Amino acid sequence: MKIATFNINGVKARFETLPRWLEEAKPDVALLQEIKSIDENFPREIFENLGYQVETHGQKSFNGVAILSKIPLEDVKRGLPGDDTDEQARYIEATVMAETPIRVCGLYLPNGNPTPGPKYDYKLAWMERLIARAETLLATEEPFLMAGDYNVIPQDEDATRPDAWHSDALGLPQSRAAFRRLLNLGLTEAFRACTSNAGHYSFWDYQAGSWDRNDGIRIDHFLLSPQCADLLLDCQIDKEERGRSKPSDHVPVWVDLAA
DNA sequence: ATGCCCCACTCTGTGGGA
Repeated sequence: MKIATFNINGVKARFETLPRWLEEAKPDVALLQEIKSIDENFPREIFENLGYQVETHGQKSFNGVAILSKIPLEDVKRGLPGDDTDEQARYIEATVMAETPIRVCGLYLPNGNPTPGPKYDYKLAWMERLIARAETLLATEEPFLMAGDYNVIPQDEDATRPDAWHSDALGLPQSRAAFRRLLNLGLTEAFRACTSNAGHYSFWDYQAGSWDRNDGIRIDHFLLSPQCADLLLDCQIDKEERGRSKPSDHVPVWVDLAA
């Protein structure tokens, strides 16, 4: 089973790019971030016609996450627990009813800039809530994964210019420490379980010719529970998507699971 | 160099992204 994550930077702007990628990459499940659409305006028919069940958690203009699945989804939950006042649509969960059912959590972790400030405080608090959610799911001992745009550069080898990010919300020691605490619960970072060398990125800024200069960062991640990591066959980044027409600034990342 | 480019929703400029 192939499960992908893709920050699409606006579903309306990706009217051609997204269906074309789905037809080529053929993921069984796609976790989408930054749909930038309310649920009512999400073009669900396009994806239903490609054989996907569509579950969205959107809001006006910003953020918004969705799950597309060719395998039936059950028990869809919208929003990250832990703060009833949080109105930003950044989290969605569902169980993929494969032969081995997998709980999938799609997330769009806050950027956190500028730092320090309230936006960075919100990021760190959001990460605490994600850690708490992971602890709850780990207690079930069922296979699950948390995937999406983490807005965290885990280590220096995950950036072309690591020094440029050391005082940025994506690369600050505190951001990296919170990401490590999530891993240290017992989660496996799928890409690093499959690939050890530097120079692999999932985001290139639209500005300053970042793609042409290969000035990238790796911020889109798959974290697998122990029972899910046992099923891991492969994890890859679809880098070439960044060079095609009307690209998002992120590219898809996917895992292949024996499920 | 708080800008470069792209997106959404328009008070066709502004706020947000990373």
